Amino acid sequence: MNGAVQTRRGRLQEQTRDEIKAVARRQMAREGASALSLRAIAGEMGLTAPALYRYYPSRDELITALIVDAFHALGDVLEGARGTVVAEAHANQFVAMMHAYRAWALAHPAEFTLIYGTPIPGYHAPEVVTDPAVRRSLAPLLALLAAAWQAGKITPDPAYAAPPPPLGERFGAMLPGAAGGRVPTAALHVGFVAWAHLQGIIMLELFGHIAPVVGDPELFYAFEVRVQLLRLGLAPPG
Amino acid sequence: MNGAVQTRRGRLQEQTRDEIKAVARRQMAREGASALSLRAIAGEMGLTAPALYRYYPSRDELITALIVDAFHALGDVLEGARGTVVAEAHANQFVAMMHAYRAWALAHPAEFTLIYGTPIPGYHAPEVVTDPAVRRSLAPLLALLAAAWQAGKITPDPAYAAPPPPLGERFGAMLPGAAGGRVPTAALHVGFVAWAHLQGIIMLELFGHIAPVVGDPELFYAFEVRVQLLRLGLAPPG
DNA sequence: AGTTACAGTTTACAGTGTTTATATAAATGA
DNA sequence: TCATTTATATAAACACTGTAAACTGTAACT
Repeated sequence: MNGAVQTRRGRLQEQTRDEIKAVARRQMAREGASALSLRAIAGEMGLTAPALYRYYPSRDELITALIVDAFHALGDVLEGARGTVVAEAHANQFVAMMHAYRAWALAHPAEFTLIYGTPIPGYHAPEVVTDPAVRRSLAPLLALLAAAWQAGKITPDPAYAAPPPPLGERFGAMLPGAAGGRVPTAALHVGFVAWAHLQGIIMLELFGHIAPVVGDPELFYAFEVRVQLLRLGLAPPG
Repeated sequence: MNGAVQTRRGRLQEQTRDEIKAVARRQMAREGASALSLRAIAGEMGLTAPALYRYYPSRDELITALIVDAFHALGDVLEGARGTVVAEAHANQFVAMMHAYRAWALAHPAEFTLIYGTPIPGYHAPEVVTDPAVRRSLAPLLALLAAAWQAGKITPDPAYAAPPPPLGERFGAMLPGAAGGRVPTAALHVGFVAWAHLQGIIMLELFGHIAPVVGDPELFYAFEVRVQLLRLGLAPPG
C-alpha cells in the first residue's frame, strides 16, 4: 500500500518498457519492420525472450505501442516544423510542415510503413488504441488549417464548393470540440484531400514507385506541396 | 530430345505452378497476405511443403510471381473497364477505369497491398521483375491519356504549365517508344499526379484512414475522380 | 524474520522456411 | 519387355519464430 514505492517500481517498469521499444526501433531501422524478433530484442538487452512478457503481453501489443509512439513522434515533428515559421505566414507553415512530414517518413521508413502500410504478419492494429494517436499526429495540420481560416487566408478551390451533401458531414468531427463548427466543410475537405494527396505520394515514393518515373522525388514533392497551396487558396510564400 | 514430350511435361509443371499460385491467392484472401505458409499451401494441395520447391526456388520467388500476376490482373481490369465505354468518351473512360481500379483493390485487398504496400516479412520485390509488370498495369491508363490528348480533349491544369525544368524529363519514358514524344510533358505530369492521387486515396481507404473521416468512401472517391477530370481538363461526362 | 510480489530463466510446444538424403513413380532407350 | 534415366514427392533435420508453464532467485513489506 506504500504509494511512493509502488510508483518507483512503476517507473522502473516503464523505463524498461521504453528500452524495449527503443531497441525494437533500432532493430526495425536496421532489418526492417518485419524482421522484428522478441529473442533478438531480448538478446540485445541481455535478457531472454519470455522476460519481455513481463512488459508486453504479446508481440502484437508491442507493435501497437510502437505504432502509437510513431504517430506521436510524427505529430511532434509537425508541430516543431510549424514553430520554425512565424505565426502569420500560414502558407510557409504549411510548406514547412509537409516537408517535415516527408523528411520524417524518409528518415524512419520502417516506422512510417508501420503506420501507413501493411505492417506485419497478420497483425491488425486495434483502432481503439490507434485512433487517438492518428488524431494527435494530424492535430498540428488541422490547427494550422483552422488558424489560417480564422485569419481569412483560405479560399478553397472552387471545385470543392459544391460536393455531394453527405460528404461534408463528418469533416467537422476531425477538429476537437467546437472548433469544428468554425471552419467550413469546404476548407476541411480540401485540407483533408491535400493531406491524403501528399501522404499518398510519400507512400508511393517509399515503395519506389515515384523515383523511376520522376527522377528527382524531392523536386516532384516540393512542386506538389506548392500545388496544394493553390488548392487551399493559401497565397504561396513570397 | 523429344520436343513434344518435353513441352507436355513443361505444361504439367506450369499447371501445378498455377495451382500453387491459385491456392496461395485463396489463402491470402482468407488469412491475409502475411499468413502465407508453404506448409498450408502444400497441405491444401495434398502435398508437403518441400514439394513446392520443385516449382518455386523459395517463398520469396512465389510472392514475386504473385505480385507480377496481380499487376497483370489489375492491368487487364483497367483495359476491360475502358472497353465498356465508347472510344470517343474519354472522360467516361477515365471514370470507368479509375472506379474499376478501386473496385479491384477492394475486392483483392491482399493482392493490392502486396503490390502497393509493405508486403511481407523482410521481403523486397526485385525491380527487374516487377518493373515491366508495373508498366503493364498502368499501360491502359497511359494509352487512354495519349488517345485523349491526340483527340485534343486534354487541357492540363494551368498549375502544371510551368514546372521546374528537370521534372518533366522522364515522363516521356513512361510511354512506349515514340509515343512519349507525342504527348507533352504537362499532360503526362497531371496524368501521373492524378493516378498517384487516386492510388493514394485507395491505399488510405484500405488501411482504414478514410472511412472514419469521410463516412462514405465510395462517394468521396467518386468526387475525387471527378476532380481529377478537371485537373486533366477532360470535359466531365454529360 | 517471514511472507509476499516481482523479475527472470529454463524448458517445452507448435509453428515457420529451407536443406539434404531417400524413396517412388513415370518416361525413355535398347 | 526390361533396364535406365529423370522427375516428383517425401521424411528427417536445422535454425528460426512467438508463446505458455513451471521454477528460481531477489527485493520489498509486514
